[in-house]
Amino acid sequence: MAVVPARDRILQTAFALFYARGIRAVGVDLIIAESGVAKATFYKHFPAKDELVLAYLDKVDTIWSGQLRDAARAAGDAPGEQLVGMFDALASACRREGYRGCAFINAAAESVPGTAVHQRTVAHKESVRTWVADLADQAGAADPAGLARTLTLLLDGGLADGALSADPRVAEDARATARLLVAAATA
Amino acid sequence: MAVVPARDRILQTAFALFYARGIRAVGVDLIIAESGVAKATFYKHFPAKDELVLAYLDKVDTIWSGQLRDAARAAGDAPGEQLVGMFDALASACRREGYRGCAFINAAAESVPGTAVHQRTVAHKESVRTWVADLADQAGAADPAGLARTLTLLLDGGLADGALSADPRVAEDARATARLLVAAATA
DNA sequence: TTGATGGTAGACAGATCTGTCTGCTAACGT
DNA sequence: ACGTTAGCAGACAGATCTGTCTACCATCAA
Repeated sequence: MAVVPARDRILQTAFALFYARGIRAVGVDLIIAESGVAKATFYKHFPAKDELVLAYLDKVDTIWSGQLRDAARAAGDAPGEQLVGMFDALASACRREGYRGCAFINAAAESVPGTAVHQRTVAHKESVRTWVADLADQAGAADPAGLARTLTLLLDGGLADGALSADPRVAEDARATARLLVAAATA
Repeated sequence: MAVVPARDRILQTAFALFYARGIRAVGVDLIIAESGVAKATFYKHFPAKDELVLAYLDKVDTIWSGQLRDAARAAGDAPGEQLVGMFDALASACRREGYRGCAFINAAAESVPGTAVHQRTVAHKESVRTWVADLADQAGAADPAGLARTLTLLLDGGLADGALSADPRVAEDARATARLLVAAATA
């Protein structure tokens, strides 16, 4: 057995390639070659490409949700501050070399509504929004769900625009607007 | 010659299929079959698929920019009102049957940075932002470029989230936030 | 020792995709 | 009358993509 199990190597390779080039643009043959795995091994772990895509999205969800929570926590204990602080994760993401937008929005762009991949995207966005709504509630917002909708709207806009513009002020704008909204909603 | 020229039929068919299913997911054979055109005719007008994709993006740009301007104008003569009014185009778009997000963001998700398709997306977003900045300037904003960045951020967030959530309040939230921002920036 | 487990290597089938090429037809302008 | 232009129909080549299958190898536990 290799130092790192075949399944992990496949998923790691797929993670990098899917994000960098898009899901449909990357064939399983390439993933197999890059991860140095046999074809039979690949299909043993992922009976169909779609299952690998789903595993990829799960991995992204774990990572991104973690970064969001870390950034929020780093802003202090006050829920209102955390709502603003999570936008630091956006700024970090956009600064990253090879940043190419939100993996979920990208995946949704490549899939038809109703498919498992598309549904996974919707579920991810909803889970983030639920977490934000919880924070908004703790912050004493008059309409936590509404504030959460608006803040995630801002977050997704930053995620999308960050890929289309090299301007780092985009993330700053999103953060500043978030601060304004949080202040207005918890006044 | 048919009632509607072959080139128009091809472009019209591509427009519907590319938007509904994604660019890579639609093969030229399908477009040829659906538009009832001969293969040679297709390649005469569009020597490569990428050129059709570019023509598709140009068509989307014309339509969407027009809707944005129409919505802005419908809000009255005051530039500040127009900045808020353009978000009505977002609400209309999200309500439309078969809405699947921003064609440009989707196209960018399927293309690698640096390619012609990706550059066209960046150019579109920039042209919209420039138009918004002009309006912001007329509205007497202290920082027109900054306000334009934030408003387009909001617009793109609404475009992206509208495809991932059936909630019509998303567009309303974007509009309300825009009103808040415009008021704050032109105070 | 033997059998289960997890892996490698790579041929193969069948579908699909882009792009080329040949031939035929009909309308239009000069 | 005739050449040009626009179009239709469809075979074909060559690449690529997903997924299956056979054969072989190494490790480890019972």
